[in-house]
Amino acid sequence: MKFATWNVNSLKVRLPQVVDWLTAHRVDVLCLQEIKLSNAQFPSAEFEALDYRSVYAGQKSYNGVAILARTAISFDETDVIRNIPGFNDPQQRLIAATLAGIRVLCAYFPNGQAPGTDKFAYKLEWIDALCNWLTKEIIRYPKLALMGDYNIAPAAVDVCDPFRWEGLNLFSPDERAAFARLCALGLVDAFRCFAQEEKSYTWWDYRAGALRRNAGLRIDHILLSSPLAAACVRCTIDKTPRRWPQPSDHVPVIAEIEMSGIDG
DNA sequence: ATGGCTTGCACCGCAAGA
Repeated sequence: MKFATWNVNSLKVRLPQVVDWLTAHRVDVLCLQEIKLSNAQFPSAEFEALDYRSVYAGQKSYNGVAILARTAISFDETDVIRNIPGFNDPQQRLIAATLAGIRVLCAYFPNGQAPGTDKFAYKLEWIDALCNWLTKEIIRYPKLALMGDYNIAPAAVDVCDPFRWEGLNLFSPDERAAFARLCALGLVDAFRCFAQEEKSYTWWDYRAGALRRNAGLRIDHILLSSPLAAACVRCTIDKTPRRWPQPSDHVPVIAEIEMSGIDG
């Protein structure tokens, strides 16, 4: 089964691209972030026409997350969770659902703006709350995937110019430590389970020809619990949608899991 | 070079993203 994540930076603008991409790739599960629309505006019918069901936590203008899954996949609508339980937050940044027996968490981590700002403090608090909740969630659901836009580059190898970026938002010690705390729960960065091209990134700034210069960062991730990591056979970044007209600044990350290889 | 682009909203420029 193929699990993918993509920050689309407005599902209204990017819907044709998401439809084209799904039609071409037919992934089993697709997590979307920054859908930037209310629940009433969610284009469920367009995805149903492609045989995908949707669960979503929408918000007018900002944030918003969704999970699309092929209708053939088993799904229990009673255990869908929106937002981090116990963390009071009007911003819609997390949705969780169980698909084919796998707990899929679709997350849009706060941007953080800059270390020292209120937004940065909120980013760290949000991750802290996520960590605390995940401690229990991973026991309840040992087969768990945390996928989304983390707004964190975990290591120097994930940054186009680590000397310039060191200490800045997205690549600061506090954020790297927060990422490490998530990994310490027993989650594995699927992308780094395999040999990858150097300078592999998932986001390029719209400005200053960042894509042309490959001046990007790897900030979108798929973290897998041990049983899933052991059954993961591939993890790739699909850079092609970044070259399409009117692209999102992020591109999809895809992990392929051999379901017959999962134990536990 | 602290800009540069893109989005949404609400106006006729602004905030926010990363």
